[in-house]
Amino acid sequence: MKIATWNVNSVLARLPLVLRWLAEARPDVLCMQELKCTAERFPAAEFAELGYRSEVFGQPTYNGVGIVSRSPIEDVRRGLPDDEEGAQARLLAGTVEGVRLVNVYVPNGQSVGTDKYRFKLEWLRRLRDFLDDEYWADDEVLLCGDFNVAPEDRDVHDPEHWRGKILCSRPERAAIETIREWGFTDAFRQHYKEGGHYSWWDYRAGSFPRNTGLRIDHVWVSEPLSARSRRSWIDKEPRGWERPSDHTPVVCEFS
DNA sequence: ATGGTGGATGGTCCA
Repeated sequence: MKIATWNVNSVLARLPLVLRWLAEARPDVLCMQELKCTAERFPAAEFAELGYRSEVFGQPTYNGVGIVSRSPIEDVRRGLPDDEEGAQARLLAGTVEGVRLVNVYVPNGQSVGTDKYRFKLEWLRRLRDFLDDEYWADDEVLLCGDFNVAPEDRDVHDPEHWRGKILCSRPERAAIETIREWGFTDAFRQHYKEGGHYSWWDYRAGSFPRNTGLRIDHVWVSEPLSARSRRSWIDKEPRGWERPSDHTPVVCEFS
């Protein structure tokens, strides 16, 4: 079973690239973030043509998360249980072949000390509560998505430049570590120990050709799934295609 | 120094 996560930065603007990547990579499941469209406008028919059914938690203009899968997606849940009416669409959970998928678009946080930053930390706290209340770490649980946090210095091209900044600050790393302590293993880090592997490169300042990126997109797995994890990698290719997302897919294969 | 680029939108907001 091959599962991928990709912040597509508008599924409508990125549709040709996403379909091309699906046709080439053929994952069983793709979790997407930043759809930037409503469920009504989601191009489900185009995914269906490639053999993928879809579930969407949409929102106009911002956010939005979706799962496309070749097998049925069961027990779908949209949002955190304590979300208020009209809350930002940032979490979509579903079960595929017995694996509980939790697809998240963690708030970016804008910059340290802002209201958006506090919202990010609070959102991560609520995510941990949700995991505690609804799931067991000895089940097959997979948390993936755009975490908007580079967990360690080896996930950052220039740790001194990024020290204390958004995506790398100590409170963000502590919050994400609290999520990990629920019972997750970073599937990518099971297979790669060294730095220099990134999943996001800013559109500005030629970040991609210079490889000045961050590893902020993750696939985290509970112990039973970790035992089945055979390979994991970041597919940099779509970041180099015409009109790319600023993120690229992270993939994990299970036996 | 508060840029630089890109998406949705139709003013700016968000990343």
